[in-house]
Amino acid sequence: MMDSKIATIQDVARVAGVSTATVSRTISKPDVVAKATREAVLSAVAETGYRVNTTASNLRRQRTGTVLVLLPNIANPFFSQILAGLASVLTPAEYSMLIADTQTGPDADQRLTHYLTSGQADGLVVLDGTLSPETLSGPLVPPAVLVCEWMGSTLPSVRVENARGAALAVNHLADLGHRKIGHVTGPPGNVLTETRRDGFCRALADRGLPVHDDWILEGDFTMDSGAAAARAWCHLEDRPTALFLSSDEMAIGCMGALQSRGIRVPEDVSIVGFDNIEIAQHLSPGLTTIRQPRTDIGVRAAEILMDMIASKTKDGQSEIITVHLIPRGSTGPAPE
Amino acid sequence: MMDSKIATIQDVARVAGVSTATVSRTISKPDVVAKATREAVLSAVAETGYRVNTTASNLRRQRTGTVLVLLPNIANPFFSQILAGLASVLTPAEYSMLIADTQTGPDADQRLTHYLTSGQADGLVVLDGTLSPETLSGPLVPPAVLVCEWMGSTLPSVRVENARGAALAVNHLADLGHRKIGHVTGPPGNVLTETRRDGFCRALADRGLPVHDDWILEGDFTMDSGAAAARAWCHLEDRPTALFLSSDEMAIGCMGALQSRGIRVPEDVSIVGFDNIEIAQHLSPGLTTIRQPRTDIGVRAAEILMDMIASKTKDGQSEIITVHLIPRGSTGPAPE
DNA sequence: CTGAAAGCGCTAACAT
DNA sequence: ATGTTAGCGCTTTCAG
Repeated sequence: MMDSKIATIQDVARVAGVSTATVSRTISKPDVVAKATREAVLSAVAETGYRVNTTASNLRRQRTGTVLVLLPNIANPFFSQILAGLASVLTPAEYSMLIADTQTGPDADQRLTHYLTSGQADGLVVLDGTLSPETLSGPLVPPAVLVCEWMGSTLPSVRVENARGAALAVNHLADLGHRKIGHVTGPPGNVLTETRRDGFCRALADRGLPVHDDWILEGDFTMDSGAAAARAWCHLEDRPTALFLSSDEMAIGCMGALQSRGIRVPEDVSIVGFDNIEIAQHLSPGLTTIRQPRTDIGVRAAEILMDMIASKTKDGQSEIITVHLIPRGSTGPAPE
Repeated sequence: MMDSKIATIQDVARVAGVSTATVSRTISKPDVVAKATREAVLSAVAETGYRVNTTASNLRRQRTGTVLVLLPNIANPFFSQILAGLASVLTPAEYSMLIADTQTGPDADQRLTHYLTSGQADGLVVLDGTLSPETLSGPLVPPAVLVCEWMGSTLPSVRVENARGAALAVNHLADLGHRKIGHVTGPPGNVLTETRRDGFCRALADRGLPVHDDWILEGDFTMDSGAAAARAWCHLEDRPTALFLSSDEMAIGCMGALQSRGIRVPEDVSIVGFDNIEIAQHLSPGLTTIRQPRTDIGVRAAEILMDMIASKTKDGQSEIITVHLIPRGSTGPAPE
């Protein structure tokens, strides 16, 4: 009570008049100790204010109690909801999240390998689609779940129907009468970029619509690149009447830039994004987009990882998360 | 090489032909070992692929290597940049961030006390202005830095010029000729809410402008509450010609809702936000706002905390971060 | 059902 | 400058 030092298991054992082993058992498997002893121990715990020292427990149990989350950029709000989903599963399971930014700062690759091989984590959640899959092989790397598409990787993953999402966007626009549909991609080399673009092109073909290379503009998921795409669109001779952008952030940047130039959305051009970030519904007009349930994504990834850790395997299930079209005011009938 | 088990300090000692103590020294204070031994040890480290086991090191050194970050809601993108700033200092200092959501889930208060008293962290960064200061007193609570205003607390803090920011907004609007200026606040009880509202009222008084209770609307920092404020504004008999909202998110929600109703910004009403979140410049019109350098905030908080931990004190410096007005298209001359 | 004892891997006195 | 030694606080056989 008076002491400012935290109580140890020894203190509890002394107060309860039992051995430290019994205290430990009472806490981790209460049912194997006799009722009377258990009560004595629990009241000693309460009296001393004892809390297990996680560090010591982890050392003894040869685990770290940590899950490493690899993401490209902490400051990107896109990930925060996935993190919330992860946390909602990890925290109750007594794991803490160690968040590592894979892009910020120099020698990212080296830091990464350091993390992976340093035995700092019992498991891995990878949110960065640009990482090379080889990085994640090797005997010292803990069980990992990918939260992104990844060509040729057999690791368990939680993925989103990216191609189908793109097709939903195209079909929605085609249903509105658009025949000239453009696309703004993510950064080259990113798997999301590829799968969404492929889905886009295939859907166009399925609808018998032209795939026009000039109408496929390169972006990088940021608002700035969306604004740049808007400028590029203005300079096109033959302009598409609708644009599908590979992220809401780009769509917002694009829509803002268009509106600033007096181009009306959706009267002059229809806009579809991807993600359904919160702000999409608060813009004017509201942004038509493809909804990804980001919290669910985090939850499922964490659940799969917990299963893998519990069963001491590097293999786990994979899961595809369904996407939906959310129609709003930024899309309308094709002009003319 | 062949073994899938990670090497320990013993393995390195054996390979290098020295004691474990020497290996430990070579790694933590290289200058106290002889050059020859150091080289032998380092090559043994390379050969074995040794990495220090942080858990064991922490246990022995009676520290946790962890800084606990308390925030109201992980999913709120507002905090992600502060986190990035924190991480940029903490990671090189060999501390990892444990992020705890203080609002999500039940018994938040209890979980919090649990965290604080469980000795899980060497330091604390508090981003949640609604926490009760008493929670952070007590002998078992580690050194803490507050990143928010907090009445009557003497803990070290990194704060923003909230009152001055509000005054900047008011003066900007008054300079544009507005005499009827309204305000949308944050949630009641929040310190940001209070200080910004007070700054707002004082600035109005300083300019000889009326403080009209009907023109002070309650929000909660979310876009939804901004949209609600827009609806409330529409129902006012005597409408202010300008609104200062206590967060960009509210300003965005408000502006979107106004525009959807055909009300023009800034011709019919001028809008000023607070934060300068990234999207502010991509809206149409761009959002006039008060810039808070969020990454810097995180950096300074982490630096102060590292100092406190290093010098084993619970007292540290405090710092006020300067804010700036960023004028954009959402503000214009008063109508008439 | 409970206790004794042996470490997990590391660091920091203390010796030499 | 280096080695010896004693734990940090906990969990887990292994006996009883």
